[in-house]
Amino acid sequence: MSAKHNQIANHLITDILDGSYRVGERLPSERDLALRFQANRGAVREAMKTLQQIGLADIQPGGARVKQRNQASLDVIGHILNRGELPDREVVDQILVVINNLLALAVEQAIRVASDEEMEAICAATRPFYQQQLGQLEHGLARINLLQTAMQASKNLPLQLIARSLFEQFAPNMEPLADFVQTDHTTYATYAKKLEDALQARDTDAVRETIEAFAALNRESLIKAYTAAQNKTNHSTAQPLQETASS
Amino acid sequence: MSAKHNQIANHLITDILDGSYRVGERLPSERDLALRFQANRGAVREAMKTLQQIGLADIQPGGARVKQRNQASLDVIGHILNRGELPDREVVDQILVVINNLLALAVEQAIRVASDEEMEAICAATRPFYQQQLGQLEHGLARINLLQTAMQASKNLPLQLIARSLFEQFAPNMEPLADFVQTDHTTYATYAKKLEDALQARDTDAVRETIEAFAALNRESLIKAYTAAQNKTNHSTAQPLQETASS
DNA sequence: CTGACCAATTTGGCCAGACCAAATTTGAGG
DNA sequence: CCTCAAATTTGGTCTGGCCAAATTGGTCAG
Repeated sequence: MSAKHNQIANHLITDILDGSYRVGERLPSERDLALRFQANRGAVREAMKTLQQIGLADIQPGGARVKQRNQASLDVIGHILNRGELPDREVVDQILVVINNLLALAVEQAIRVASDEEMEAICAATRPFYQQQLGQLEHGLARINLLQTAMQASKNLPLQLIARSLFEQFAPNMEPLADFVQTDHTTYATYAKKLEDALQARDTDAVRETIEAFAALNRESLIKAYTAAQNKTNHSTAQPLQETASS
Repeated sequence: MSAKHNQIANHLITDILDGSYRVGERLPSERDLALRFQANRGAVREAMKTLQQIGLADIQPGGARVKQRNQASLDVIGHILNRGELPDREVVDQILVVINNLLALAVEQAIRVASDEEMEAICAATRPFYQQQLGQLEHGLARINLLQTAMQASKNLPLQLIARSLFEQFAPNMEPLADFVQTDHTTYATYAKKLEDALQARDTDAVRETIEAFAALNRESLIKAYTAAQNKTNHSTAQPLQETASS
């Protein structure tokens, strides 16, 4: 489906992430890779460029070397999440922490610099949570909308870019968990109302508090989703531990 | 100096950032660009790939189109800062806001998950500020060290990646301002001590407060540096207004 | 005149083979 | 064992070409 250089790049990325090439080690030469993937050197070359810009490889005349994961670009996150049937629980948790913090910062900045109309837009984005009866899907969309509105109102370009990059790598990889997420809409509604009040009062501390409450809520539902999903996959793929015998 | 495809990429990037190509517009074809830059299509191709991964262009069979700046990758920041004699004041300010927030989050997370040794490492990173008489350069290095130590102790991979990417694009572009920065070491020392106390008490709120104090301090010295630098450049390069007739 | 449809052209994706300069490896000489 | 130069490897670039997808422009029916 995808372009050939992307296939090659993805293959190499997963290889590196899986540890097939140790850090500091030299990657095979472009010519060797071209042979292995039955591709032209140009295609391999583009794949290597992808690796370089993701920050997984340092590529110089003489050879390309594998870099440490924690000195890569933010764009590795998507690939890290992409491995395995389910995304890495720990990394997902860490991402949620960061996103929530970024949201808090965005709102904080919005309170400082946004116009009344823009603040009203954020408030409007909180209302669906307690004014309407949202389905699971709409609830998710409403959360995304709140995030984006806040980011836009913050007028902080780096913040917008970070949030966007992070989210775009995060969201698609959460698909496998989507069916198992059970959000507590009632509690969510309560917090949403609190958030709107805090926003209208332009009370930074209250906002931060409320958003942290959201974070706790999200984290909780995430944990539940993980255990549910793991039970499911254990049933179907016969994973090591098989405690639950009920169908 | 740099590789040819990098030259081409940089040229195109600045063109796009300067608005030579409007958003949504089609970029010249690879063949045309190869002709214009007197380069091979392969080199242009790699440059285009850079644009794509920076998020400035959406490239498909049929043509490459310019994307909006705020839906680019975090990696544009460096290029945005790179234009002009001095980096854009507003963006720099925004970056400082974000970095400070990330630092606060890192420390907060460290308090939650880091071992005693790692917490001690952060504390140790605060001590040079009030135990030693630091020069301008050492002071900067100490700040970097504090940031990195906190990031490492947070054990939050996405956070580390963001901070790293942001900082690596930020730092080199602040060179033109370096000579004009006059940090208030005394006040810095006071806050550093406060920070260490808060760290040792594992008091999240106090930590956040102190780091915000740091932020205010940094912001202040930045504003001063800008006015100083702007005066300097006005003198030397004969900008539009030529009030000073001396020397 | 409008809109749908179809062919010609443009454009990106990929390929083959080649040369150069820098880095690495190798080997000879101290 | 160390040093340093030659040989090899490797990335960077080039020429020229073919293919498939997207765009474009013209045509024709309504």
